[in-house]
Formats: sequence, C-alpha cells, structure tokens
Amino acid sequence: MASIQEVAREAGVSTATVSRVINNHPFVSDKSRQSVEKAIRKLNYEPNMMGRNLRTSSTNMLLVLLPSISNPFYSKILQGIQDTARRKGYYILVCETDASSEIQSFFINTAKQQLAAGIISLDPSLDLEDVLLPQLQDGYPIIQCGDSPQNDTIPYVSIDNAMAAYKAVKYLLATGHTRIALITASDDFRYATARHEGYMKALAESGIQPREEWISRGEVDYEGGRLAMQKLLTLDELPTAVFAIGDIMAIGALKAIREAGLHTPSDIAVIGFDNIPFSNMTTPTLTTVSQPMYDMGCSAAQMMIDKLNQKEKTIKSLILSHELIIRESTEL
Amino acid sequence: MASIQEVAREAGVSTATVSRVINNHPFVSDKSRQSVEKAIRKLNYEPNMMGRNLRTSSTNMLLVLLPSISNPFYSKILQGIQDTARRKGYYILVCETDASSEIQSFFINTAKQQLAAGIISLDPSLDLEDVLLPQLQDGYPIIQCGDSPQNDTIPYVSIDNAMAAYKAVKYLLATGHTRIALITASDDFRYATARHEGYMKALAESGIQPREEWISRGEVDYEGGRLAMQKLLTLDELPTAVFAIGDIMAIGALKAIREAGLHTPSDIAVIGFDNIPFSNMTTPTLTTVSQPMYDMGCSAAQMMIDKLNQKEKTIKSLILSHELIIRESTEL
DNA sequence: GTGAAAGCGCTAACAT
DNA sequence: ATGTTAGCGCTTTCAC
Repeated sequence: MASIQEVAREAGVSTATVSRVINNHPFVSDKSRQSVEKAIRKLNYEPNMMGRNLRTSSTNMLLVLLPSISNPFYSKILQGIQDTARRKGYYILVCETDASSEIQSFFINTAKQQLAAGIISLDPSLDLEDVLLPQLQDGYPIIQCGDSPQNDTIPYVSIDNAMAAYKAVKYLLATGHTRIALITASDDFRYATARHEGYMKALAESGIQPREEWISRGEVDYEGGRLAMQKLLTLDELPTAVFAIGDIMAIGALKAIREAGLHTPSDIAVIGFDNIPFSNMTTPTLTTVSQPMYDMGCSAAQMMIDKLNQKEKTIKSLILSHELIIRESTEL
Repeated sequence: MASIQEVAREAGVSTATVSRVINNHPFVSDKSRQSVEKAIRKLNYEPNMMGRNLRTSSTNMLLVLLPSISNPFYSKILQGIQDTARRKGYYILVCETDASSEIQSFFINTAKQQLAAGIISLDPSLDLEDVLLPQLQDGYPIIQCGDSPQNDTIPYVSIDNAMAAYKAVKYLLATGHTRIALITASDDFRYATARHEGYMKALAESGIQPREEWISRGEVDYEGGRLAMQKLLTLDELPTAVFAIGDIMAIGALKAIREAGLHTPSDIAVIGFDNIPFSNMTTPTLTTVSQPMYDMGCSAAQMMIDKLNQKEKTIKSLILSHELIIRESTEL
C-alpha cells in the first residue's frame, strides 16, 4: 500500500502538499494539484485511516449498540443508520448487547480507545445515564434511538408512544370493542410503560374500568406473545380485542387464538405495534401502529454526524410521526 | 483520555514497560507490573487503538458485506459473525451492498485504508474474484459466507445446496407428489442454480419429466414469491407441490395460494429453504430446509481470525450440515 | 504556494 | 528487567 511519502516523491512535491490536495485545501497551484492527482492514481493511493485518525485524534466510526441484530425492528433502524452514515463517510461498528454480560466493558472500551466517535444505542434496557455516561469522556456524544431514555438528559429519536397506543385503542373502541386486553412486557422499557399509559387513557376516556386481569405480560418475542394470549384465553369472560405492544408479540397472540379454535378478527381482534415487514405477511395480516424505523435510524445518524461536525452544539431529541395501519386482524 | 506516557509517569517506569504489561510480555518484575496496573486503574487508561494499529500496521476490525441487514437470513449470519468476533476481540464493520452503487469503492477503500483486517462477504451476487480481489493487496483475506463463490478460488462457508434441495424434493415425491413446481430466482446466484440442480436430479431419479412451465422465477422476496406462485396458478394443470428456494418466497407463495381460494397443504404443498425464524410463525407453519445460519457466521469469523493469527496458512472452505424440517405446509 | 519538521500514541529493536 | 529511541502515516503550524 502506497503511503503519502511515496505519492509525494512520485509527484515531486512535499507530503504537506499531497495532504493539502487530499483534503481539498485551497492555495495549491493547479500544477501541483494535477501532478499529485496523477501520482495518486498511478500508485492507487488511499490515505491510511489509522495515520489520519491518530494525527487528528478523531475517527469516522460510530458504534451502534442493539439488543439483537436479527430482530427486524432493530435491524431496520440499523439499516437507516448505516445508509446515512456511509453517505457521510462514516463506518458503523455493530455491537449486540443481548449476547453476553462482558458487553458493557467491551463497548465502553470502544469509546475509551477512541475507536468510535460516538454511540447510538437502540437498547431500551441499557442505563445510559447512570452506567454508561460516567465512564465516558465528558461530552462524548451518545444518542438513544427507538425509545426514550430513562432520564431525559440523553438525546433520543423516537415516536410519541403513549399517543400512538392511545390512538390504537381508540380505534378498537370506535369499532365497538369494550373488552380490550393488553399484552405487554416488563416495565423496564420506557416504550412499554408509555404504550400501557396510552391504553389506560383511551379506556378511561370511554368510561371503561380497566380490569387487572386484562393486562397480560410476557417476553418481547413470539413465544412471549403466545403465552400471554393463552393466559387471557383462560379468563371467564374473554376480551374481544387485544392490543399488543409489539408486532412479534401480536403474531404470537394470533397463533394462540388460532390454537384455541377461535378466529381473528371475528372472535378476537388484534392490534400490534411497529409495522415490521412480517406484520403484512401473516394470516390474517396485522393491524398495527407504524413506526418509521428506517427514518429513525437515518435521523439518529444525521444528528450524531451534525454534532460531530460541530454543526450542532447540543443534540436535540426528535419525535417522529407514527401511523395506524388498518389490516385484516381488526376489521370485521 | 490518558496516554501511555501518563501511565508511565504515574507508575514511575518507561512507556516500554507499560507496553509490556499491557501486552502481557514476560520479563517484567512483579513490582513494575503492579505499579503499572495500579496507574492504569487510577487513570482509567485504555490503549488508543489508532496508535497501536498504526504502529503494528494491523487492525482488529473485520468488514462484513451483506445485501440487506433487515433480511433475516443475513442478519442471523451476521449475529454469528459478530458474536464470535467480539469474543476474540474483533470489531465488525457492517456494509450493506444493496443500498447503492458507490458501495464498491467505499468498501474497497476500507481495505486500502487498512481499516479492516479482512472481508467476510454474505453477498452472493458480488464478483469477489474478478472485481474485488484485483483491487486488494495480495493475500488480503476474504471469505464468502452463505453461498459458494462463482469460482472456487475464494474460500467459503456454506451447505451442500444441491443435496439439500434434492432431499426436499425427494420428500415431496415420497409423500406421493408428482407435479412439483419450482420457485426460484435469477441464475446469478450460485445457491439458486445448485438448488435448481437438486430439484432436477430428484425428479429425474423418479422418472418424472420436468416441465418448463413448472419453473417460475421471481425476486428473492415476499412479493417475488407471491407473483411466481400466481404464475403457476394460471397453469391448466396445477402442481400439487411447490419447492421454493427461499423461505421468504415460500411465504409469498403461501399467500398466493390462499388468495386463490386454495389450501396448503391439501391443495398445494409448499417447502421453503433456510428456516428463518418466521417460517415457524406462518399459517400453516412452513416445511423447510434448515441452514445453520448462526453457525455459518461463527465459522466464517473463526476461520478469518485463525488466518489473521497465522494459525492457518490458507483458509479451507467449509460445508456445514443442513436438515429437513417438516411442518404443516407439507403434511396432509 | 510550498516545504520542513513536529508529534498524535503506540510498539519493538537495541542498549544497558 | 528496564529504558531509550525510532518510526508507523498523517496533518498542521511555521517559515519562507
């Protein structure tokens, strides 16, 4: 691999001039510029990132933390992050946080080692402020994406989860349902509690007393949704509709309903949340609240890069819009 | 961020000694080692990767090329790669190749810039040998994962696709089907042609003349599978079974069958390929050939790291085992 | 407009 | 067993 030295020698100029050309600095004569460009082409030269980054004590890599790469919600956000980052010349380092427990120290080192210029976390269960921030340099840029953080000192990109859930349940109420159950997860996730709130608010507005037994909890996956639905199916008086806080859980619920010999939506209507691609491939297709996953990723990356380029002093949180998508799992 | 200089000063030794401690070199007195370790803790020191990598002209980053992060097949492999890499102290740079056309130059630069120590490609349509290799330094490590390359000079991790397809179709034949259609993709993908071959071989063995009209092609996605199935449904004599070369296409086929008012498996049985998580969540659940996606990723990463550590001179290709998983879409 | 030279943080000869 | 020193490739003052 050619170095800047060799290019300089080939072009008959100093390394400083080569550097100026590479970095598009003004005050380089056309003559020098051309001979440098010729030398670069001839030697197939590409600046060594380690040298550059060491010298400038900066990097063009961003660290993305996410619970699971194979979860379609997170992978869609990651797609947005990576597209935007690449377009701006940034690389993405991916780190899966669910995998093991030494993860924390591993990714904190990434920052301490000056490998990554900033961190975008998609992990809703990571305590960014109390655990992560104190270990990082002051002012180290960090953004939460896909949920709001526990405390509002960390900037984030998300949607209005309470409002979205409220609208979903309002829709069920408007189509005549009154016995509406909720399938949710542990209260550790901010988005889960927000959607729970929206559910409660919608019921309250309609004067419906929410019953304790209508709240069924499970892991945020297919089996979790299936088991949570099975619990609901043991009730004496069955709900006529279910709002699940995530599509994967909703899809598990669809399965449980079918296994019980009941039909969706005629016996029990189901609404999910996220609008993952697969929600449109189920039988019946799933009514859901669409989150702009890809856009959330793009926005988070853009915000991070603006901050790194000092375009923005501080990062301001961003609330993107959501949309209720009505499909077969709720219409009669 | 503390540097090695500051640690050396704090510990009252030279930077060389600190370096020896960091890198677990022998010939350091217990006394020195302890005072260095104490200083490291006190200053919260972590070696700067740019400095280290520049000096050693090596890196602990691997570049992974994949068509789409949100495709569950690739994201599951990526998960295996990333898990294994992290455990060995390597970082993963992710690059989505479907996104745009400047991609090629972008990732080739990653190698030229000495950013990544090696490349693992999950992209079956990338011409690694003729396009990528010539632009890289001689001996630059590269592995294909999830498919075999066009020419066998690039080491790869895959399964025996022809055999797997053969067994899938054999199973359909054994359960009494004789009119078996194939839903496949363009012949640009090695895995697609291999599975096509397996299909042909199984039919030939049973003395069945494969009909041209039974081969239906489409994009490797849900819509592609759906459209390919719709084409098959226009035939005068319908097939009684369909083998799709990917689960996503198979799921699209299930949809088309249902839309035509027919039932799976009673009217038309369906077999997919890959065993992505969703194949077990469809209605009916999908019979499929299981690829060890996660393991393929782990193996590719391990092979790459062994090569980088000079444990292996050359990388040997690896064929992992597959398995036919029988679910509801084929049983009567 | 251009070049000389310092130095980013680290490792590895080499010297002691 | 430890320290001195050179230098990886680059950018950026500073001097001309």
